[in-house]
Parts: sequence; structure tokens; C-alpha cells
Amino acid sequence: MFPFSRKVNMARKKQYNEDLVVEKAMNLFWKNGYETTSMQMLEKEMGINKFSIYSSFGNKHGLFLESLKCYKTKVSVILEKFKNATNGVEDIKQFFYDSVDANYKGHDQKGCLVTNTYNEFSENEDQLIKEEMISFMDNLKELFIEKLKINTTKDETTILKQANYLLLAKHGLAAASRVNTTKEIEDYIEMTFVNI
Amino acid sequence: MFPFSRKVNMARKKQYNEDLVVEKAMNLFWKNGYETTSMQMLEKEMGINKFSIYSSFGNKHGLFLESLKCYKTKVSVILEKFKNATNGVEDIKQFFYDSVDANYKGHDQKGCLVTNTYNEFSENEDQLIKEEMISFMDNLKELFIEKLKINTTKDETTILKQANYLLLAKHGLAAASRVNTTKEIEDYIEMTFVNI
DNA sequence: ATTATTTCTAAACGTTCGTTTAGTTATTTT
DNA sequence: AAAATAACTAAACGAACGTTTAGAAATAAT
Repeated sequence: MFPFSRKVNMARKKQYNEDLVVEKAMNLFWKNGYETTSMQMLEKEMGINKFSIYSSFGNKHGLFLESLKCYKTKVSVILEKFKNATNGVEDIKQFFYDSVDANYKGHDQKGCLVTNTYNEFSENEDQLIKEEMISFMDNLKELFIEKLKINTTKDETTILKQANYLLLAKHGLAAASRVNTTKEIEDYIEMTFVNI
Repeated sequence: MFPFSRKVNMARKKQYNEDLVVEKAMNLFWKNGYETTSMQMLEKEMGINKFSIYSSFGNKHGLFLESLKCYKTKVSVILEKFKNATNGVEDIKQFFYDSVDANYKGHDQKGCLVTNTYNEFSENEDQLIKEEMISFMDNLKELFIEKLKINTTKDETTILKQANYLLLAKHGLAAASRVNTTKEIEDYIEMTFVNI
């Protein structure tokens, strides 16, 4: 599963669960961003030694990639629900509400890790992570398009415009998740969908 | 003007213009963000020695604060135009277009420095900069409210909702300024204002 | 012309960063 | 039980960070 973890001839057992410590790392990255999160902080939060981090994940960058995977797994429940929905626009709105609920869990107001990462790396030279984030958003846009096509007479051009609009609206939602109240966020979502 | 620059008994003249080098620093911060921009990069971009930076601006943090002031001066033209406008909602839309134009100057697609800074510092402990950004956005929200009240029968609650919606829409616009085409940005702005 | 003061260059400062390594401990294999 | 091997702890690594300092160069005042 994890690229740097051994599987055969295990002389001594790992005293930690890799999935569990990745989730802890993910929460720290989510809260602080990539650069601000130091290996020292990760050591403390994950409860394991630096050596263990490096032998399991290669380096900080590798750990971050695993953290992103972990985040995707975390949101996959919402995403699957969204993918399987069949009501059209109403599904997108519900997806927005579900996303906010997920980001409010634990009352930490950390926004969306994908959006945060996208913002942090947008002027960075790390192509791999940028492409990961862009791919995630492109997939989301495709899903928006798919749902917008349900029960509608709108032409293709309008649908593409609306999908792009909704994708950008999600940036606003991520910002809102960090500062606004639940009520304000609700108002924002409702207003976003008035003209869709 | 600048807190660390001397004014009296100047034995040797400064070989640089402080306003000019701050603008260069601002452009670098704008492009890369605060943390990613190192003193080395600033030295090179500003064309002066580290010592000169420290004697003029105290430290990196001080230089960033001056850069933010410089940015505000830069956008003050747009902001003043917006403040003096009297047509209502149409003025806000024009302000959105003007903001995009300003951010596209130089074709660097750096987004909005205030929004970028707000994103970078949102989970940071730097209260001063956070408050500066929040204050800037609060002022903007107040202006939105003021313009929304022109030629309207809408009640106070609706206006507050719409102002908050527009403020969050500006986050989407900042994200769009970095990746979307001019046409896509136009579509986004038009769609944002359909239901206002 | 000399002195005082400021700016300049360039090197070094202490810290922290991500990363690596040496040596101990624990478990499996022989 | 002995040997082999993997995971552990803890210290150290070089590089980069923001910041400071020592000394040379330049200008003002005397």
C-alpha cells in the first residue's frame, strides 16, 4: 500500500498503523498548509519518530501526497453520493451542503484541503501536486456538467458556463468555511443556485 | 514616510528610491506569497543589499506591510472610482471588471494580493496582517452594501446577504484570475450578477 | 583637510528546515 | 540459543532561512 513500507521478512513489527498516522498528518497539513507544517510538528502529531516517517513515506512530499489521498478517501463518501445522484441541479446544491458539513466536522474551520492546496501551490513549481489538484477540480467540473444536463433544455454553452461558475463558487465556499457562520454559508449557497 | 528610514544628518545619500524598491518587493510577494519569497530573492529583485532592506523596513515582516500599503495605493484608483460611483449594482460589476483588469496588467495572473494574503495567513498566528486583510474586506463589504442600497426596494436582510455573497464571489474571482481565460472570467462575473 | 555620520558590501550569525546516520531494541529465522 | 534483520531512539547533517555585524566607501559638517 505505502510505497516505502516493507512487507516481507519483518524482523520487528511496526508500532504504528500507517493509515492512522497518515490521517493525523493529513489533519495537520489541512490545518496549516504544506510549508507551515514542519517535520517536527508532524513527528509530534503523528506520535512517531522522523525515521519512521521517512521509512514509511520517503520524505515530506511523499507524506503530503499520501495525506491528499487520505483526504480524497475521506471525501469519497460525499463524492460517491454525488456521483450516484439523479436529480440534477438539486444534487449539486446538496453536494455543496455536504462539503460544508464535512469541513465543519471537528469545528476546526479548515476549509477544503484541495482548494487550500491549490491556493498554496498555484504559483509553485511543483507540477505533480498542481496537476493532482487540477485533475480533482476537472473531475468535479465534469460531474457538475453531468448533473446540469439532467432535466434541462439549456444548450451546451450555457451548461459549460454554469459548471465553471459553480467550480469558482466552490472557492468562495472554501473561504466561507473558514470565516463565516453556518447561516452565512447557507445564504451563500442558496444565492449561488438562484440563477442556475 | 518609512518607519526605519532616517531623515536628518544624512551623511551619504541613499542610492535607491524606497517607494520604487517597495513596489518591486510587492510584485514579488504578489507572485510568490509571503513565505515562499526569501530575503535572497528580495535582494535580487529590489536590486539592493539585505542591510539596506533592514535599515529601510526593519525586517521582512515590515517590508511586507509596506508592500501591502503599496498594493492598496495601486488599487486605490479603482477603489476611488468605485466609491464615487452612483449607479448601484452596475458599479459593483464594473468594480469586478476593473479588478480583473488590474490583476491582468503585466499578464502575470497573480490574482488579488489581499485575497492571496488572506488565504496564506488565514490559519496563521499573525494577528496584525489578518486584521489588515479582514479590515480591507469589511470596507469592501460596506461599499457593496452602500451601492446595493441605491435604487432598490430590497430590505436590509437581503442586502446583507447579497453583500456577503459578492464578497465571497470575489474569492472565486481571485482564483479565476490565476487560471481562467478572460472569456471565462467575464462569464463568471456576468453569472454572479444575474440574481442581484 | 579632518571628523562625524550614514550607506554600502560582504561575510557571518544563530535557528530552523528537511533529511540522514549511527547505534540500540525487538522480533523472526536458522 | 545464535544470527539476521527490521524498527526504534536520538543525535547530527548540510542547506536555507531571517537577521546582524564588521569594515569600506561616500557625503555632510566642522
